[in-house]
Amino acid sequence: MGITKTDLFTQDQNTFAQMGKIFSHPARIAILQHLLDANACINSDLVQELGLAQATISQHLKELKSIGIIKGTVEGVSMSYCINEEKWLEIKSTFEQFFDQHQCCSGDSCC
Amino acid sequence: MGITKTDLFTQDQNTFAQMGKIFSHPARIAILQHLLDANACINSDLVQELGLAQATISQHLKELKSIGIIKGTVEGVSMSYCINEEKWLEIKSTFEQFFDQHQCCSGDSCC
DNA sequence: TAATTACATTGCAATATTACGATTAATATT
DNA sequence: AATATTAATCGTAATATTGCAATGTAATTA
Repeated sequence: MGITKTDLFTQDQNTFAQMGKIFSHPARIAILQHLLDANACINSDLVQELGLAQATISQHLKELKSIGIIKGTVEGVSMSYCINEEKWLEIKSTFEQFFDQHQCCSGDSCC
Repeated sequence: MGITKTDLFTQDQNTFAQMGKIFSHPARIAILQHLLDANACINSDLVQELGLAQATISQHLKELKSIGIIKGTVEGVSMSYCINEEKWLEIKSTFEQFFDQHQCCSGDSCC
């Protein structure tokens, strides 16, 4: 149905899925990498960088902001974007915890 | 359009997005966690565990298999699923590298 | 062989996502 | 004030995803 039955899953699972969505589209990854490369707040020239329309970029930025992984501040007539340190670390930590759930089974593969 | 303009992005970005998609739905997360908890190959009682229909689970399993994060082997009349160690570590490593791109800017937040 | 069990596949319906042109709102410049 | 610039939002189209009932398939058992 294209709808997710969130009620079937735990709060943690749904929250993690929200975070996962960040990384499920190359445009959002490209945006984040651009912000990382600059290692500063960028006055949004993202439309030039990626080949997408302004409206499309704006939409991806909105999603990233709504999850909190980036922040945007008004800079006169333009916008300034950067990584939200706190949230970044929270998301990083969530993924780390997930990946660490797997104990390497020391070679005894069962299938 | 619901279509991703993959040609605008690098191979790495598209690959990473594919991996991100794994974690963008709570059902897939729940499936992976179930396999992790068992720490073994599980004879798919996933349909009982999650409240989703058999066909739906099967579809999620197919996606996870196609990316390679899980393996499935025929076990008589039933199936045995488990984590694909190698791919798991590859994905883990890819995410780690991504997260480590961010140097903590020691408090001088710019926005 | 017939019935059963365990999944995979198919075919559909509903919702979500991606993308963009056009418009709007808000500030800056002249 | 009039105009330009920047980016958010709206409306729309196209494609993707999620979900399930029904069906198909292959191995198991009676």
